[in-house]
Amino acid sequence: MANKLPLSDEALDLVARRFAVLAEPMRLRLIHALFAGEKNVNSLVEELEGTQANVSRHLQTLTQAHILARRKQGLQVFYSIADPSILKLCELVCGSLEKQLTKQAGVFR
Amino acid sequence: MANKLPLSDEALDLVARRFAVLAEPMRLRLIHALFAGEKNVNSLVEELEGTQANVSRHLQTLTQAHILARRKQGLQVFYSIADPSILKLCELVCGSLEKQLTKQAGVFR
DNA sequence: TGGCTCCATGCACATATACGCATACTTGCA
DNA sequence: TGCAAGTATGCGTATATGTGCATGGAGCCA
Repeated sequence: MANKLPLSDEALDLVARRFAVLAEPMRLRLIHALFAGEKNVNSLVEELEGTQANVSRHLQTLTQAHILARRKQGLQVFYSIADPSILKLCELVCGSLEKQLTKQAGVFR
Repeated sequence: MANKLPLSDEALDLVARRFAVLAEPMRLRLIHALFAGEKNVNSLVEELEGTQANVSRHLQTLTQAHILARRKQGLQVFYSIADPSILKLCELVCGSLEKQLTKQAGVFR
């Protein structure tokens, strides 16, 4: 584990890129849908109610970032979570946001 | 902790926004610099070799996201890390990236 | 081989935002 | 009160990227 900073500027650039990949709601929805297990493109298009082109593009972005894995089977292409740390990442952010909003809500008590 | 998904689309939008805040190298450099402790704007401008305007803007963005805290003292304004989970987040991403790159490097062995 | 299904991609457009420059604001001090 | 230091912000520009439309490829089957 790359604990105990400091980090070089180049390392921070890479980290920023990874965060950028996760900074799109549509991509988070895809990741979220895939937490339930491997799915093909059309399933995701229907489940998320997006256009086929857009879903395909985002899947490509996530795969290039090594967040998703791609498996071709006949006509269909199945995607799945390749980087399990994504789950912890989302949980961390959700926890932080929830705590923050709860604290803000407390102002009105 | 907001464990065990599923998450609503609105929640995912908020998560995406948080990731977007972290998706800029300059902001990560500011966060990184502040891991060492509270600093004022001019210190950060010199340390990161940025323009005062740009640094100030990014500090504002990070503060509005409740990632940094702002303390005014006389003429100077001191910023510090307000959300400790940021450290774990960065460690998670760094670890994931390192593992991923190491694995790719292994292809050439 | 022709046609169908599923997925990927080239192109154009709209939107978001990081940055530099100049300037306004705030606070302490002479 | 006037000035200087430290910080914030309005504005214009350049760049990046998400999206839809249309089309291109890949693989299965008759």
